[in-house]
Amino acid sequence: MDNKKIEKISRALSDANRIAILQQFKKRKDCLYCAEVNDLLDLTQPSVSHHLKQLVDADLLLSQKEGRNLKYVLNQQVLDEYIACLNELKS
Amino acid sequence: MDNKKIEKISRALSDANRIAILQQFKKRKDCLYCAEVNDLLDLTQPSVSHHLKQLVDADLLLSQKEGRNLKYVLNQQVLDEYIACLNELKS
DNA sequence: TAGATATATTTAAATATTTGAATGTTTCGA
DNA sequence: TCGAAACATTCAAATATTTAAATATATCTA
Repeated sequence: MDNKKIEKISRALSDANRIAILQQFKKRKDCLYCAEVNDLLDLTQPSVSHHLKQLVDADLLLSQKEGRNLKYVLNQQVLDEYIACLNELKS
Repeated sequence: MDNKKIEKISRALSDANRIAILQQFKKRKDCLYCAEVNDLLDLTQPSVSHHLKQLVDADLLLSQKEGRNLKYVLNQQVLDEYIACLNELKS
């Protein structure tokens, strides 16, 4: 994982709404639907869409279309790679 | 570690210059002097000062004054706590 | 003590991010 | 097929971040 990627993932994680989204996976279940995220956050639908896009663009979330709905799952592999890079910082 | 703190640390990590600073600790030694960071980055002194402040404010770096100089060390404990929070995201 | 060195702060400009209104696209169901 | 539902995109406004010039502060040294 190069520095550009570390930067992008860090930026995706640097917002309270996006952190809240990621934490829902642990609380609820292994996947989240777009509509559930809209209910979770106190934001309009376009804003939520924007935040989800940041997480998907950083590869922290994987999305899968199910008819009109959109299902998200946490990309544990990318999260692990990011964590590994942070561990590398330690001497 | 609360979400505000996770947000702040993530934001501190979301910049190429600041990532480069943190990586120098691994490359060189256990501490870095402010002047060395100024040499490392292709930025003016006030800009470097700003980036170092972001890292210190996020508690990722600890600073210690030595006369006119300023010595920085990596705060491994905070880094570990942050990593632990990221691991918690995994279900 | 005066001047130099190391770092911080203030200020302003450029750029990026966040947000929501309006609107677009896709898909479902009647 | 038509209207509704789910989600995305565009656009503009508000806010935040990054950067450097100018300047300030603290400390060392001659």
